[in-house]
Amino acid sequence: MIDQRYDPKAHEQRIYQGWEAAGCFKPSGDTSAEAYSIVIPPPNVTGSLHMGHALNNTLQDILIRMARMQGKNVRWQPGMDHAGIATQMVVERQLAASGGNEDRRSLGREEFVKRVWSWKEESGGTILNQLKRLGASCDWDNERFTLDEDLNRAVNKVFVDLYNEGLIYRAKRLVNWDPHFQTAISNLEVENKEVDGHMWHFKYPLADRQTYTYVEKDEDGNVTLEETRDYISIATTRPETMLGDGAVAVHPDDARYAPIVGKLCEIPVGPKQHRRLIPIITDEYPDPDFGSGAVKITGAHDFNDYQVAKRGKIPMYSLMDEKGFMREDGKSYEQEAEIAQRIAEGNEDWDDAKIAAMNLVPEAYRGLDRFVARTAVIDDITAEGLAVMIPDPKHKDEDVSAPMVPLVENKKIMQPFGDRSGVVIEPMLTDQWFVDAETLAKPAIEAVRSGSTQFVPENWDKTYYNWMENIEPWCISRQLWWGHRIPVWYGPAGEVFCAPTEVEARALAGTGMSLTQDEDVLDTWFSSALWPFSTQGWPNDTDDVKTFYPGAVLVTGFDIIFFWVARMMMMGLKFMDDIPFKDVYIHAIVRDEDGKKMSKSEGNVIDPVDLIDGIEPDALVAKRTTGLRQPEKAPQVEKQTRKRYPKGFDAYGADALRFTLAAMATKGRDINLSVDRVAGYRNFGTKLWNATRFAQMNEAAFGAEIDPNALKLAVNRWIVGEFYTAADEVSRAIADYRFNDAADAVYHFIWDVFCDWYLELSKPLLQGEDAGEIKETRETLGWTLDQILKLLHPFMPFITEVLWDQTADRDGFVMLQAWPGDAEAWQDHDAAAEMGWVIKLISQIRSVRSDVNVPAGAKVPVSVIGATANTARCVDAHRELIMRLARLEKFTLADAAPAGSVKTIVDEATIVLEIADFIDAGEEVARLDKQLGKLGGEITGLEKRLGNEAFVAKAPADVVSEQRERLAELQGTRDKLGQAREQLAAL
RNA sequence: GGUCGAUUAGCUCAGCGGUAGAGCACUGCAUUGACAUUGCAGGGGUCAGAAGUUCGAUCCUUCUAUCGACCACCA
Repeated sequence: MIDQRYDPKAHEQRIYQGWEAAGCFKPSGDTSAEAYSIVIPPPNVTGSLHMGHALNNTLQDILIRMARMQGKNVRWQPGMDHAGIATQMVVERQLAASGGNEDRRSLGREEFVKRVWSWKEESGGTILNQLKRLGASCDWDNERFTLDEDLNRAVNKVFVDLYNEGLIYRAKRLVNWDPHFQTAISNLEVENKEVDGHMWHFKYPLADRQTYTYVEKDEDGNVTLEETRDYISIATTRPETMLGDGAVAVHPDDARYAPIVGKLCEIPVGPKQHRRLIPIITDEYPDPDFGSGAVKITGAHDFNDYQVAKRGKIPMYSLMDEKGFMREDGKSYEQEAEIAQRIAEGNEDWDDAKIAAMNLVPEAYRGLDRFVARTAVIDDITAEGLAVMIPDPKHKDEDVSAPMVPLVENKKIMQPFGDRSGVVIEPMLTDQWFVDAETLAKPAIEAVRSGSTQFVPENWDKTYYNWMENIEPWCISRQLWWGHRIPVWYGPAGEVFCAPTEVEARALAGTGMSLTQDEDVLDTWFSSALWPFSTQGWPNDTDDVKTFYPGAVLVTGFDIIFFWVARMMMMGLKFMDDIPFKDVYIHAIVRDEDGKKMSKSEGNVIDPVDLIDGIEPDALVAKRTTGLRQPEKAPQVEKQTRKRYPKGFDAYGADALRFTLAAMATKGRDINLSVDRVAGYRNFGTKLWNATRFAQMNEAAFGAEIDPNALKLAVNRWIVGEFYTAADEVSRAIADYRFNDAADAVYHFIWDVFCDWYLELSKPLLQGEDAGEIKETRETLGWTLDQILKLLHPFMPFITEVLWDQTADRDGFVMLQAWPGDAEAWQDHDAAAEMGWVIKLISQIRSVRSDVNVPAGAKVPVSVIGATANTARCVDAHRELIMRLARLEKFTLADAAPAGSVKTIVDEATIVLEIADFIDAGEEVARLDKQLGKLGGEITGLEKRLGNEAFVAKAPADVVSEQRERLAELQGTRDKLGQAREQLAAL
């Protein structure tokens, strides 16, 4: 006999180890079977399991476990991502925290990378153990790490091949630069956030104090402002970049500035005698209606300006070093400014290299942080009187005595931040490696258009197209140390040799040339993009590659469609000449119960492991109040946490968590995780556990084979049919990635059908006298529970395995049993109709009893009037059962009702409850009236519809006949109830 | 600005051209019978608003309102 209660803690880890030891997670190797593979989205080696992982991996495990039970040759490919920036950050922080004065640079590259590796060996991969706690049935024997040697070979081959095809190239471009990590990052790693910013307005004086008439007109062409000016007004949110201006641009149609286009103006910063003059040019980019309509062009520090500068051949001057400080190198400002001025005047030729080397930062600002420099520039310009002034807005409009103050607009501006570092990104002109993504994207777009790869839900394809069709070159080089080193070597004169290994690079270079390898590493996502085939042994032509590529499905969140999905599509099609997966299932993001994103810094995280193992309230509070972004909010977080989870979390177990996530995995974008639901599904596990105990107590024949056609009892034939209906629904739902429907179907079958009805209906049989009936029912009961354990297994692998193990002497794990949902559906419609009637009857009698408050212990006589032959047979066949479940004193057929009884209608028959003692005639009439009212409404609606000629003529015939039948049935019920009411009212 | 999505029971959410569903919460009854981590019964919804298509709209179309996500972005 199994224990009185199921304790997940006592079983889960033991069961998992049992599976692993028995090699259950390995592919079957059955080459005649269909292959089914999924690659795990490799979690960061630094990571720990959060609710998003729990959802993601639960869904994959459900798919994998079902496929495995279906006899497919299954591989769930596990592994981890080296996560370049994230991991380097962790180890750098450790160095900083260790108190010594060691840092990355003082250690040197080799030693630092060694430290990262040893950290990885020690504490990396926590998350994989957490995945095991969740029950993930990954093929651990084939675990991979994106920095593994063989994966590195794949990376190098891909790089070299793309380089040789011209699809990877090195170029000086404006890139997003992270001054904290001192590396370039791709535009996907930049987060644009709205922040409070300021816009300053400055006057750029015209060269030689020239003047012009500045005229503003309104929409009707009336002059609203006309004045003589010797300057052009410029607005900027980043005054420190003025030092690198190469021009001022106005729109070609902007009449205000037409008189001065082509003239020079002066940047009002720096030592007066050496200020630079820059040309006023025209370009389509400036919007005449925004600000002054004139834009300063700083090609080296702004992406829009970069485009204008390229179009207009405007020099681009880099102002900052890699840390985001104003440059200190190079010649004096005076010397550079002079050259720059000759260039601006067209008196000197220039080339990119010379321009890039020039330092146009005046000595006073050199070495300043860019934000400090900003303040200095503003102060200096304002002090000189070159800020645009307005009357102090604090004074009233007409107040002529109002002092003049500099115009500073406070406004929301979008600012780019590094998604890892959180610092403001600086566009910088640097040499980087790029992938020609546009070329690679074309087949990847086509693969989705043609349906070779399908997004589920399909509307995600729009997001995919949207990005892919406007894709920009992918910057893949990173100035980091942790990652795949770029397989490029340089000769002394800058000769480039791209080869998979240094040996091969030397062979290309010829003897005697000294080579140095490119210092940079590749974007982490470059190696992730190869994951579906690099993990299977590519570039070797292995059996695994042939068997497990392409995968069946990729399961992931929408947040990495661009980062990862799109890039796997591009690389897979390029190098494998085939899509990497047939379906892309995009699941929702898990949020807290209020729909807020779970975030450690907000203190609303629910750790999946805490739901599995349970956590005390104090520990939960402690966890949530550490690492808050605003530590002063700790009391508030504590209050909320204690209010919402006064008892912390029970140890619900992995099964309950998994089932919850599956049941909530609908097609929407968000899942608001509710702990109450986890508790509810834990109860579901308990319910199954107790049902199994009941079966054991009644000597259910677990492991029995049954032939449904040989079953004699309607109850047993009925439950077998119900099982197949449920199994079919579960199979179809999972195949369609409708995890919630699948979970609902199995839940409903087990609880509402099997436990609530079958177990109750089978009790009299199991505890009866007839040996044949007992045997058949014990077999059916055991068989059905066996099937239930299999059907539920992908959702709740642990409890089903425990029950499988403890109920019979089995010759294998439930996880390797044949999936029951593929069996040919067996149905007995007569038995279904018969039991359907019995269930309806019992429910109805119970309902009446409850409505009129018949004491639970009271047994009442009930008779059936107007039964058809079929119903009469049911009455006879199930009399004992019905009397027991509905608590009846007697249950007979009759011709007429005794006076003072209560009636209810089941199909064509009137059911008469002789409970006059318990009822008040007036109340009963009211009760019937209420029912009659409801019926009347429905009948009127149906009559109206059926009376509508257009409906009868145009609606499908089956709909019409269905509604006719329904109307007839309702009318019959109404008539019978009406009679009952009249009889009662007459008393 | 572009794209996608949401608005259904007190709460969290399914559903979807033809009788509105689940879980939790709520109400009444049941306590040593597999299970109170339970059972039985029940209350509760003009399916955001408006117009249209249709024999018929919660569902399709358009518009409006509110909320959200992603992408881009005006110096």
